[in-house]
Amino acid sequence: MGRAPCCDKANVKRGPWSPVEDAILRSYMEAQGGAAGNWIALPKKAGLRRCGKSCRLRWLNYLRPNIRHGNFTEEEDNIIIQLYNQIGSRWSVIASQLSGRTDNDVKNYWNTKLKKRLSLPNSNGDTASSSTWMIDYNCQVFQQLPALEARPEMEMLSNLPMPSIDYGPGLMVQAGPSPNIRSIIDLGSASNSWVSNESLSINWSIHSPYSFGVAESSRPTSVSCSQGAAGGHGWTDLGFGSSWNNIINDLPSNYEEVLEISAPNALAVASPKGV
DNA sequence: AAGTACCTCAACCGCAACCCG
DNA sequence: CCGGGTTGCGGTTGAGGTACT
Repeated sequence: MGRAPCCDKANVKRGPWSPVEDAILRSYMEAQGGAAGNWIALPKKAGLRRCGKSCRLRWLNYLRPNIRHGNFTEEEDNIIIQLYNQIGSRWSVIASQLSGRTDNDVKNYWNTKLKKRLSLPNSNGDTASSSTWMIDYNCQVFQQLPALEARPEMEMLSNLPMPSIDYGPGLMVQAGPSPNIRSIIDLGSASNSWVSNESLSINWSIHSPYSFGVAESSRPTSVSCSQGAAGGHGWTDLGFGSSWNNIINDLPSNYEEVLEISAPNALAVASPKGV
Protein backbone atom coordinates (compact mmCIF):
# COMPACT_ATOMS: atom_id res chain seq x y z
CA MET A 1 0.00 0.00 0.00
CA GLY A 2 1.34 3.38 -0.96
CA ARG A 3 1.34 6.69 0.82
CA ALA A 4 -2.04 8.19 1.53
CA PRO A 5 -2.63 11.22 -0.72
CA CYS A 6 -2.73 14.56 1.08
CA CYS A 7 -5.96 15.44 -0.72
CA ASP A 8 -8.46 14.07 -3.19
CA LYS A 9 -6.63 14.84 -6.40
CA ALA A 10 -9.68 14.15 -8.54
CA ASN A 11 -11.66 16.91 -6.85
CA VAL A 12 -9.10 19.66 -6.45
CA LYS A 13 -8.13 22.31 -8.93
CA ARG A 14 -4.51 22.44 -9.99
CA GLY A 15 -2.32 24.84 -11.89
CA PRO A 16 -2.11 28.62 -11.65
CA TRP A 17 -4.25 30.42 -9.10
CA SER A 18 -6.96 32.75 -10.34
CA PRO A 19 -7.44 36.24 -8.86
CA VAL A 20 -10.70 35.04 -7.32
CA GLU A 21 -8.98 32.14 -5.57
CA ASP A 22 -6.26 34.48 -4.36
CA ALA A 23 -8.89 36.82 -2.95
CA ILE A 24 -10.66 33.99 -1.15
CA LEU A 25 -7.47 32.67 0.39
CA ARG A 26 -6.21 36.12 1.32
CA SER A 27 -9.52 37.02 2.89
CA TYR A 28 -9.61 33.79 4.87
CA MET A 29 -6.04 34.13 6.08
CA GLU A 30 -6.54 37.74 7.10
CA ALA A 31 -9.65 36.76 9.03
CA GLN A 32 -7.55 34.16 10.81
CA GLY A 33 -4.89 36.71 11.65
CA GLY A 34 -2.43 35.17 9.22
CA ALA A 35 -2.43 31.76 10.89
CA ALA A 36 -3.84 28.94 8.84
CA GLY A 37 -4.18 26.45 11.63
CA ASN A 38 -4.68 23.18 9.82
CA TRP A 39 -3.69 23.58 6.17
CA ILE A 40 -5.29 20.30 5.16
CA ALA A 41 -8.64 21.47 6.50
CA LEU A 42 -8.27 25.02 5.19
CA PRO A 43 -9.61 24.59 1.63
CA LYS A 44 -12.94 23.27 2.87
CA LYS A 45 -13.27 26.00 5.51
CA ALA A 46 -12.28 28.75 3.08
CA GLY A 47 -14.36 27.42 0.22
CA LEU A 48 -11.52 26.57 -2.12
CA ARG A 49 -11.22 23.56 -4.36
CA ARG A 50 -7.52 23.34 -3.76
CA CYS A 51 -5.15 20.99 -2.00
CA GLY A 52 -4.10 22.23 1.44
CA LYS A 53 -0.47 22.09 0.43
CA SER A 54 -1.22 24.22 -2.59
CA CYS A 55 -2.96 26.79 -0.36
CA ARG A 56 -0.03 26.87 2.00
CA LEU A 57 2.43 27.34 -0.84
CA ARG A 58 0.36 30.07 -2.44
CA TRP A 59 0.08 31.97 0.81
CA LEU A 60 3.70 31.63 1.87
CA ASN A 61 5.23 32.31 -1.52
CA TYR A 62 2.89 34.87 -2.96
CA LEU A 63 0.00 36.23 -0.93
CA ARG A 64 1.57 36.68 2.48
CA PRO A 65 2.16 40.36 3.34
CA ASN A 66 5.53 42.01 2.79
CA ILE A 67 6.68 39.54 0.16
CA ARG A 68 9.19 40.94 -2.28
CA HIS A 69 9.68 39.48 -5.74
CA GLY A 70 12.54 40.04 -8.16
CA ASN A 71 15.12 42.84 -8.16
CA PHE A 72 17.59 41.17 -5.88
CA THR A 73 20.12 43.68 -4.67
CA GLU A 74 23.87 43.20 -4.81
CA GLU A 75 23.88 42.89 -1.04
CA GLU A 76 21.30 40.12 -1.24
CA ASP A 77 23.36 38.40 -3.92
CA ASN A 78 26.34 38.45 -1.62
CA ILE A 79 24.39 37.03 1.29
CA ILE A 80 22.94 34.24 -0.83
CA ILE A 81 26.31 33.31 -2.28
CA GLN A 82 28.02 33.45 1.07
CA LEU A 83 25.40 31.35 2.80
CA TYR A 84 25.24 28.87 -0.07
CA ASN A 85 28.96 28.36 0.24
CA GLN A 86 28.60 27.84 3.95
CA ILE A 87 25.49 25.68 4.24
CA GLY A 88 24.55 24.61 0.73
CA SER A 89 21.03 24.54 -0.64
CA ARG A 90 19.18 25.18 2.59
CA TRP A 91 16.95 27.74 0.94
CA SER A 92 14.65 28.34 3.85
CA VAL A 93 17.61 29.23 6.05
CA ILE A 94 19.05 31.50 3.39
CA ALA A 95 15.69 33.13 2.75
CA SER A 96 15.25 33.78 6.45
CA GLN A 97 18.26 36.10 6.27
CA LEU A 98 16.66 38.16 3.51
CA SER A 99 13.72 40.33 4.44
CA GLY A 100 10.61 39.53 2.42
CA ARG A 101 12.20 36.77 0.37
CA THR A 102 10.83 33.26 0.13
CA ASP A 103 12.81 30.08 -0.09
CA ASN A 104 11.24 29.41 -3.48
CA ASP A 105 12.32 32.79 -4.79
CA VAL A 106 15.85 32.40 -3.51
CA LYS A 107 16.05 28.91 -4.96
CA ASN A 108 14.80 30.07 -8.36
CA TYR A 109 17.11 33.06 -8.29
CA TRP A 110 20.08 30.87 -7.51
CA ASN A 111 19.24 28.29 -10.17
CA THR A 112 18.53 30.77 -12.93
CA LYS A 113 20.93 33.64 -12.23
CA LEU A 114 23.60 33.27 -9.58
CA LYS A 115 24.67 29.75 -10.43
CA LYS A 116 25.25 30.76 -14.03
CA ARG A 117 27.09 33.90 -13.06
CA LEU A 118 29.48 31.90 -10.93
CA SER A 119 29.67 28.91 -13.25
CA LEU A 120 32.91 27.07 -13.63
CA PRO A 121 34.50 26.24 -16.99
CA ASN A 122 33.51 23.15 -18.87
CA SER A 123 35.61 20.06 -19.38
CA ASN A 124 37.04 21.43 -22.61
CA GLY A 125 38.94 23.99 -20.65
CA ASP A 126 36.81 26.81 -21.92
CA THR A 127 37.30 29.48 -19.35
CA ALA A 128 35.18 32.08 -21.04
CA SER A 129 32.79 32.02 -18.15
CA SER A 130 35.36 31.36 -15.48
CA SER A 131 36.27 33.76 -12.81
CA THR A 132 39.29 35.95 -12.99
CA TRP A 133 40.68 37.02 -9.72
CA MET A 134 43.11 39.70 -8.87
CA ILE A 135 45.34 40.06 -5.94
CA ASP A 136 48.18 42.28 -5.04
CA TYR A 137 51.39 41.45 -3.31
CA ASN A 138 50.34 43.26 -0.19
CA CYS A 139 47.45 40.90 0.34
CA GLN A 140 44.98 43.61 -0.51
CA VAL A 141 42.76 41.09 -2.14
CA PHE A 142 40.53 41.39 -5.12
CA GLN A 143 41.35 44.76 -6.47
CA GLN A 144 39.94 45.39 -9.86
CA LEU A 145 41.81 46.66 -12.83
CA PRO A 146 39.88 49.44 -14.55
CA ALA A 147 40.52 48.03 -17.98
CA LEU A 148 38.94 44.73 -17.18
CA GLU A 149 35.34 43.80 -17.33
CA ALA A 150 33.30 44.24 -14.21
CA ARG A 151 33.48 41.20 -12.03
CA PRO A 152 31.02 41.44 -9.19
CA GLU A 153 32.27 38.14 -7.84
CA MET A 154 35.30 39.90 -6.48
CA GLU A 155 33.38 41.92 -4.00
CA MET A 156 31.66 38.78 -2.98
CA LEU A 157 34.82 36.80 -2.56
CA SER A 158 36.38 39.17 -0.14
CA ASN A 159 33.43 38.65 2.16
CA LEU A 160 33.66 34.91 2.15
CA PRO A 161 35.31 32.86 4.80
CA MET A 162 38.60 31.73 3.34
CA PRO A 163 40.65 29.57 5.59
CA SER A 164 44.21 30.77 5.56
CA ILE A 165 47.22 28.75 6.45
CA ASP A 166 50.38 30.37 7.65
CA TYR A 167 53.39 28.33 6.60
CA GLY A 168 55.82 30.67 8.21
CA PRO A 169 57.84 33.71 7.16
CA GLY A 170 57.25 34.78 3.61
CA LEU A 171 54.61 32.25 2.84
CA MET A 172 50.93 32.33 3.37
CA VAL A 173 48.38 30.51 1.35
CA GLN A 174 44.66 30.85 1.36
CA ALA A 175 42.22 28.24 0.24
CA GLY A 176 39.31 29.21 -1.92
CA PRO A 177 35.98 30.26 -0.56
CA SER A 178 33.93 27.16 -1.14
CA PRO A 179 34.31 23.41 -1.09
CA ASN A 180 34.49 23.56 -4.89
CA ILE A 181 37.25 26.09 -4.90
CA ARG A 182 40.43 24.67 -3.58
CA SER A 183 43.19 26.17 -5.60
CA ILE A 184 45.99 27.79 -3.72
CA ILE A 185 48.75 30.09 -4.70
CA ASP A 186 51.66 31.40 -2.81
CA LEU A 187 54.06 34.01 -3.98
CA GLY A 188 56.38 34.40 -1.10
CA SER A 189 58.00 31.06 -0.58
CA ALA A 190 61.33 29.83 -1.76
CA SER A 191 59.74 27.73 -4.44
CA ASN A 192 56.99 30.16 -5.35
CA SER A 193 54.63 27.50 -6.43
CA TRP A 194 51.03 27.08 -7.16
CA VAL A 195 49.46 24.16 -5.50
CA SER A 196 46.18 22.69 -6.44
CA ASN A 197 44.34 19.50 -5.78
CA GLU A 198 42.54 19.53 -9.06
CA SER A 199 43.42 19.48 -12.72
CA LEU A 200 43.63 22.96 -14.09
CA SER A 201 45.61 25.34 -16.19
CA ILE A 202 46.40 28.87 -15.21
CA ASN A 203 47.26 31.92 -17.22
CA TRP A 204 48.37 35.19 -15.83
CA SER A 205 49.81 38.53 -16.63
CA ILE A 206 51.34 41.30 -14.63
CA HIS A 207 50.11 44.85 -14.69
CA SER A 208 52.74 47.10 -13.31
CA PRO A 209 53.90 50.68 -13.56
CA TYR A 210 57.41 49.46 -12.84
CA SER A 211 59.97 47.74 -14.97
CA PHE A 212 61.27 44.38 -14.05
CA GLY A 213 64.70 42.88 -14.24
CA VAL A 214 63.17 39.98 -16.04
CA ALA A 215 62.15 40.60 -19.59
CA GLU A 216 58.45 40.52 -20.16
CA SER A 217 58.82 37.81 -22.74
CA SER A 218 60.64 35.46 -20.39
CA ARG A 219 58.09 35.63 -17.65
CA PRO A 220 56.05 32.52 -17.28
CA THR A 221 52.56 33.10 -18.53
CA SER A 222 50.93 29.79 -18.01
CA VAL A 223 51.25 26.55 -16.22
CA SER A 224 49.13 23.47 -15.99
CA CYS A 225 48.90 20.46 -13.81
CA SER A 226 46.98 17.31 -13.38
CA GLN A 227 45.51 16.15 -10.17
CA GLY A 228 47.98 14.49 -7.92
CA ALA A 229 49.34 14.30 -4.45
CA ALA A 230 52.24 16.21 -3.04
CA GLY A 231 53.55 16.56 0.44
CA GLY A 232 51.09 14.08 1.76
CA HIS A 233 48.18 16.49 1.58
CA GLY A 234 46.80 15.77 -1.84
CA TRP A 235 47.91 18.96 -3.50
CA THR A 236 49.83 19.23 -6.71
CA ASP A 237 52.76 21.58 -6.85
CA LEU A 238 52.68 23.43 -10.13
CA GLY A 239 56.16 24.79 -9.77
CA PHE A 240 56.81 28.17 -11.28
CA GLY A 241 60.52 27.62 -11.10
CA SER A 242 63.36 30.10 -11.03
CA SER A 243 61.98 32.53 -13.54
CA TRP A 244 59.12 33.25 -11.26
CA ASN A 245 61.52 33.76 -8.39
CA ASN A 246 63.27 36.38 -10.47
CA ILE A 247 60.08 38.26 -10.94
CA ILE A 248 59.34 38.26 -7.28
CA ASN A 249 62.85 39.29 -6.37
CA ASP A 250 62.90 42.10 -8.87
CA LEU A 251 59.83 43.78 -7.59
CA PRO A 252 60.41 47.28 -6.28
CA SER A 253 60.12 47.65 -2.56
CA ASN A 254 56.96 49.73 -2.70
CA TYR A 255 55.24 47.77 -5.34
CA GLU A 256 51.61 48.16 -6.13
CA GLU A 257 51.48 45.73 -8.97
CA VAL A 258 48.49 43.64 -9.45
CA LEU A 259 48.77 40.12 -10.60
CA GLU A 260 45.87 39.03 -12.67
CA ILE A 261 45.17 35.37 -12.60
CA SER A 262 42.77 33.50 -14.79
CA ALA A 263 42.00 30.07 -13.54
CA PRO A 264 39.08 27.70 -13.61
CA ASN A 265 38.43 28.32 -9.99
CA ALA A 266 38.81 31.19 -7.64
CA LEU A 267 42.14 31.70 -6.07
CA ALA A 268 43.39 33.50 -3.11
CA VAL A 269 46.82 34.62 -2.24
CA ALA A 270 49.80 35.50 -0.99
CA SER A 271 52.28 37.25 1.16
CA PRO A 272 54.06 40.55 0.83
CA LYS A 273 57.59 40.36 -0.41
CA GLY A 274 60.13 40.06 2.30
CA VAL A 275 57.72 39.33 5.08
C1' DA B 1 5.77 36.65 -39.67
C1' DA B 2 6.62 32.08 -38.17
C1' DG B 3 9.07 28.65 -35.97
C1' DT B 4 12.26 27.32 -32.53
C1' DA B 5 15.19 27.63 -28.56
C1' DC B 6 15.87 29.32 -24.29
C1' DC B 7 14.58 31.36 -19.86
C1' DT B 8 11.82 32.24 -15.83
C1' DC B 9 9.27 31.13 -11.96
C1' DA B 10 4.85 29.45 -9.98
C1' DA B 11 3.39 25.23 -8.74
C1' DC B 12 3.77 20.38 -7.88
C1' DC B 13 5.87 16.18 -5.89
C1' DG B 14 7.72 13.26 -2.57
C1' DC B 15 10.32 12.74 1.44
C1' DA B 16 11.64 13.64 6.15
C1' DA B 17 10.74 15.89 10.32
C1' DC B 18 7.56 17.13 13.52
C1' DC B 19 3.36 16.86 16.30
C1' DC B 20 0.07 14.74 19.04
C1' DG B 21 -3.14 11.40 20.84
C1' DC C 1 7.11 4.40 22.50
C1' DC C 2 4.23 4.06 18.42
C1' DG C 3 1.76 5.36 14.48
C1' DG C 4 -0.96 8.33 11.74
C1' DG C 5 -1.64 12.99 10.32
C1' DT C 6 0.44 17.38 9.20
C1' DT C 7 4.02 20.56 8.01
C1' DG C 8 8.23 22.13 5.93
C1' DC C 9 11.57 21.62 2.66
C1' DG C 10 14.28 21.01 -1.58
C1' DG C 11 14.19 19.09 -6.22
C1' DT C 12 11.76 19.16 -10.38
C1' DT C 13 8.41 20.35 -13.86
C1' DG C 14 6.14 22.75 -17.42
C1' DA C 15 3.37 26.78 -19.05
C1' DG C 16 4.07 31.16 -20.56
C1' DG C 17 7.10 34.71 -22.00
C1' DT C 18 11.08 36.33 -24.58
C1' DA C 19 14.92 36.14 -27.71
C1' DC C 20 16.79 34.45 -31.67
C1' DT C 21 16.91 32.68 -36.45
